Amino acid sequence: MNQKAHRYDARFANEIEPRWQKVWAERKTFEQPNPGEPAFDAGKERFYCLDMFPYPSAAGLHVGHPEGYTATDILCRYRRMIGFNVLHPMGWDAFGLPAEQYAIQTGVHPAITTRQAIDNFRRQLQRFGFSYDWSREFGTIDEDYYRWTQWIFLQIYNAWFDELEQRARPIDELVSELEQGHAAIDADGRVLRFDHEEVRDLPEGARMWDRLTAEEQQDAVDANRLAYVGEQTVNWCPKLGTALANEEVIDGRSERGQHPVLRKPLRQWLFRITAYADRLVADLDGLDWPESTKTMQAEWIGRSEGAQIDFPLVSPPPTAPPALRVYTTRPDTIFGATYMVVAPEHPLVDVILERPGKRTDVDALRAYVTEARNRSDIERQENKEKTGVFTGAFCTNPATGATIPVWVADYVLMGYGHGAIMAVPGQDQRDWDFAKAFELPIVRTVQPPADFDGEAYVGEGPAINSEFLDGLEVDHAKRRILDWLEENGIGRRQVNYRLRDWLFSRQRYWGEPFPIVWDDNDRPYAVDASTLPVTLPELEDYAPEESDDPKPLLAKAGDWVRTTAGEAGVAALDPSTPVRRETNTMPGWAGSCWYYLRFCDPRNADRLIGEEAEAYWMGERGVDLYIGGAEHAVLHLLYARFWHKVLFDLGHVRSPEPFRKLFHQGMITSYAYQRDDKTLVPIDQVEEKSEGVYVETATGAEVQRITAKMSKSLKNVVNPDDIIEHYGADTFRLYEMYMGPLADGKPWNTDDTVGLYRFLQRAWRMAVDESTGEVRYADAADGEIEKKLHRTIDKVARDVEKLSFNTAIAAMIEFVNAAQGGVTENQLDRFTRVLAPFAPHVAEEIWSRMGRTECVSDAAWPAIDEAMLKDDEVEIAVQVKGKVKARIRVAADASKEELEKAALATLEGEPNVVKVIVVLGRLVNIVTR
RNA sequence: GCCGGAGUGGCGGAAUUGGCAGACGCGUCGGAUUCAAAAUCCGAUUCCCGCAAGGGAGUGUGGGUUCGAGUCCCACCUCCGGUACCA
Repeated sequence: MNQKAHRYDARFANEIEPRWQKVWAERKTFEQPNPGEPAFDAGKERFYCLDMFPYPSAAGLHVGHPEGYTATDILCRYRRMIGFNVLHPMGWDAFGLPAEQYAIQTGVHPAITTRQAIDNFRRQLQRFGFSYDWSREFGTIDEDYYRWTQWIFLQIYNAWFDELEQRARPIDELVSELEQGHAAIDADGRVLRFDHEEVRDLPEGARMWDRLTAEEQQDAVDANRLAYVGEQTVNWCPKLGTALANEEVIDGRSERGQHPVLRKPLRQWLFRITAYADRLVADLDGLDWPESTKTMQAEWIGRSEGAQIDFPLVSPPPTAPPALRVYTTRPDTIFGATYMVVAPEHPLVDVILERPGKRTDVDALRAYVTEARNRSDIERQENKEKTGVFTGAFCTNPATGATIPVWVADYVLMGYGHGAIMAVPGQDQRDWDFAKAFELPIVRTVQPPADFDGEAYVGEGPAINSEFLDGLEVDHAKRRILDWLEENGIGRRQVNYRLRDWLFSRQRYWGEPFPIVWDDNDRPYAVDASTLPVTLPELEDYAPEESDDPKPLLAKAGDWVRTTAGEAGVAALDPSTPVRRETNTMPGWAGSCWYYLRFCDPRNADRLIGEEAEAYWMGERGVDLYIGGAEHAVLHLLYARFWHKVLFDLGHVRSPEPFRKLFHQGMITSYAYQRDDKTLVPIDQVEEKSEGVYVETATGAEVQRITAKMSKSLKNVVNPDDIIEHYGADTFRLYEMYMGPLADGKPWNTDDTVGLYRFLQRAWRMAVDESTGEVRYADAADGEIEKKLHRTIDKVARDVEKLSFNTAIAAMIEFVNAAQGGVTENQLDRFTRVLAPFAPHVAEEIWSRMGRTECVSDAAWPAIDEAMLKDDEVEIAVQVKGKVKARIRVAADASKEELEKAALATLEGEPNVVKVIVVLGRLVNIVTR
């Protein structure tokens, strides 16, 4: 008995793992000093490796979290061993809707539930033995942190975008540009920058600074800030009680909670992200990001080149502009524009309703636009039948001179272009469908190929029915008509984007308050940066009212809202001036837009990031490696790039992009069971009747095994705590990395974890005598084992750099399988270092039993001897017409002639050899007739 | 519909990028150990025919390039992710 008292098992793993975690914490093994601090080693290269920080929920970690975190942990531990300064931080993305909703459900304040969730997440993450520098930990809800989130908001608020220089500049510089006459304010209130000091033709409605009243000057400045208040049709979610950004609405439903979303005009805080559209697209080029993500961002921004064209209105009412302005990417088809369409929200509609034309059916028009404006996005998507009403108005087609009708239809969206189109049914399928439904004329202006039997033709071809364009190919025709439009003052070239300005205010409680107050004239004032943070007030009742009208929850905090300029810290006003605080809060994205900067210098009380820390850790290229899920491809990753670019323009960071290299780990799915009608059966209601045959326990009906996202309803969620209890964290880490390529989606299969557990048992047994617990060494090194060890070290190092952890682990398994007879002390020393990044706890335990006093986590990566990677003799294949017929052993450096001779010698009889192909060190292929 | 990505044993996946398909792990089968079981260890395991030696087929389907194709080209099928009246 007691013969195998020192085996590696779950109990043992659960004993040593917390013990080593404590040692690392006590020795501050993974605390990375900053430049300027005494312990900092300036001679080492930096490696800033960032995980997407988690949103701590009450449910705790799921198995998807540790996937990316284990990957970065292995890479960081490896990079430390080869001599990098490694910045590998962790924190909490803790403001946002889900925490507030959970708090409403439980009746406990979100500050309390969020802190509990953070504590639980920290406990779970630490149990994995991740090498985070926990001294840099923070949460976005910490006052020390969101103070700077508010500070950055003020930076954006106090900036404008100079179109001429294509960059953000401080707002003071706008005022001086205007004062010096280098800019004017156009009819829409936007800045008009001049590329010459001399002002030539001021466009209609534009005015110079000195022609504006003081109030108009103030309005003009406010209207040009990068953060501004605007009236916009927004996505309003009654269930969540807040407006949402475009990016947060998926198929007409809220990204969080899948509640229906309506369109509603609201006054909201917006970020002028559209000003950066060009740079956000162009700078994707230099990034080492997955192509799919770059494509998604580029498509989301949706740059298109076309023209804006004015179609004069026929006898317009005096309150209407003289022409209807449209955007088109196909100006070459203008001769085929047989009617116009405006969106239901288009201002012309209201003008017409006030002063209807002779042909206007006022009741029908009013009924249509009222219904269309109230229709939810979901309803819009469900019914794509073309509907619309004739407005009674007419335009002149400036190319043909023809009078054409103006319709209103909901297939034209107010939010894109000018909310109006010229309809060319011959070359646009949507216009074709509409023209067919309402019997409008169709004129083709591009000649389709002879065999074309479709409806609208969108391909290449010569122009027809287009006067001076006839015969020109599409590209040429476009250039020609654009020149004509510009010469005649009818239209001009225009670049358009699908991207809209970012709606930044939420009517929720659990978020950063805006550092803004309003005076009695409803004019906004910034809170002085020195008085930040504007802290979130306590609120007794933060439950939302389900409502069609936005009521920011903070409005309930009356004493907090009503204050004075002096108390609020607004230096621009007399201290006694009564003001109201902004009651909207920032969206959950705010905190994650810049957390990677704060990790570089998390305790800096004077700046959001110290200059020295910023220069070293971020430098000119930004974060070296960022790993996280692909679900953030256009949300967080676009917003963070935008904030970063503003900070870059204003001189706070020196890298134009925040994340040089990005990698998405694949989703871990789980098995699920499906009935013949495709409905899913919870996993605990299914049993395996025979091999590969699964039946529903209750009915005995056969079900199919499929893979699906883990979800509570399918009862196929795997809890990491259970796996650790059963096998230990080292086994868990190895299993997740061994499942398959990091980037791929992979099904979780708990049965497979035992393979990695056995690997650790064998590795342990290779090193330790299981009856005594002492390390054991072979007396002399076996030549083959030594060779294999060199190859293993080499392979693991290469694979880790490629993030190919599954093959790295396979190589270690092969080594341990081959070395069950035992290894020398020196060999064990090297193997333990190789194992350490993957299974750090068991590696430390072996290391310490070898008598080492330092941590293996602090050891250097073992060196290899290149000569040991080569074989003296290799086996090569002999093929006849591509089929392997024999294998021969030859010297590794055998010449082409030697190989050919040896290969031909294996052939029997008298083959008719036509040709022999020799691939050195690999194979010989003999071609016979 | 459009844009990405992927289809390899019973399962998860390897394959130095055009050079011996199936590394490694799970499972299964056989054996050892055990009073027995668990655990562990050893061996076998792509499929088909065959007692065997051996033979044949084989990387979603069909075609092509090549001495040679999982890998390259063309057409198609299926699955996953994204997106959708963006003029």
